[in-house]
Amino acid sequence: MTTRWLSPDEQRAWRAYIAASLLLEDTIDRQLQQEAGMPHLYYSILANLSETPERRLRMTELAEGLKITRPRLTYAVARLEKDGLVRRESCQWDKRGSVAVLTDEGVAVLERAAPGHVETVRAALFDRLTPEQVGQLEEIFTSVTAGLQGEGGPAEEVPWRRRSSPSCS
Amino acid sequence: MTTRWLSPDEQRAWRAYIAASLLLEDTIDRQLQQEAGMPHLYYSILANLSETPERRLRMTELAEGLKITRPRLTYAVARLEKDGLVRRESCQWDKRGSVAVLTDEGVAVLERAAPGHVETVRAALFDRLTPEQVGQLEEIFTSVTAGLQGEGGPAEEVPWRRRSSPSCS
DNA sequence: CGGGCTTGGTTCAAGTTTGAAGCAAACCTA
DNA sequence: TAGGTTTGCTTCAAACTTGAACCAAGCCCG
Repeated sequence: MTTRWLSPDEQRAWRAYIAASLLLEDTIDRQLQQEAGMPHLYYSILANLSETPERRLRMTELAEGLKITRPRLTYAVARLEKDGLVRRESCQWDKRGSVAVLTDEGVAVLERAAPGHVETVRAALFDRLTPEQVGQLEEIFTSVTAGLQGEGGPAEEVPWRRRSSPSCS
Repeated sequence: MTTRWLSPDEQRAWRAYIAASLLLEDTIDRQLQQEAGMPHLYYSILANLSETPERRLRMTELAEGLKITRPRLTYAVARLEKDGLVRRESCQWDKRGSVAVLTDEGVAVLERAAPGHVETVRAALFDRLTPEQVGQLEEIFTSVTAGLQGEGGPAEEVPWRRRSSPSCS
């Protein structure tokens, strides 16, 4: 079958997206590197942890939530642990497992970094969009995410989350 | 001044965007790595070169077009040169300058890789979007790009391009 | 129980990216 | 036209990412 090339409209959209996403990640990484000494991904790890009730998450669950590979997460958490922002505990119920826990210092760093980060995201993105465009953005990328991993299989259960006992330490 | 946090709508849009862009780049990188032995950026370098009349571009111009830093480009071109897909020539009119030239083999590799790449982009993105969404995508990200670099200053002139003489070799 | 398979996570080597220097050619400007 | 600044690009070390092993703990099934 002959290739279905991109239409001119699609070309333009694709190029606009590629260019902007590179610039955007660059901008955000640089800002966070400056003000928090870590790249965007590492900030996101802290942020994700901070949103759970116990500020802890299984490594795999964290990796899935962030859409990154496990080796990448292992490396990142090792660094954050060295900096004292995250602690690693092994999971009681599954001795293979390990759990990343946000430390108090991690919370502090996150809270210090958050305003600047949000400001950057606003300045680079949301301040330039109409409310309709915000909706469009969400729709488009939600659909893309669904396509790219929805096919891979739905979310599965995560052992420790179903306990409400104090910890997996 | 107190931080203007993201609204729930903005939160959702932002997260959708982050997740999807990670998955998308991952998908595309993996596909190109498999079928062409190079990541997306390297493919884009070849593609950019192939679109110029002489299949050549000054390093700086290439870096600006791709929205990447110069060291990054230097490294990437070095690799492509080692693989024989790109050749480096020094610019006659500006002895500091160097010019990346797409080789015939580079063209061949690019043409072999293009169909699979386009198919991946389609499957991951455009096949999931309505025509209106394609337009929205372009508008949103064109505006973001403008915001992130338009402020930095407009495009400047590039010496060799203004010549129509056969080469800068 | 006792093998095999799967799962959760880490480790390792190779490749890539980053930011700060470094270097040489061009461009002032007096 | 000499001296200082800018520009174009590369180099370097440190940080990060990738994919392929690897290892141990759970799981399955007889």
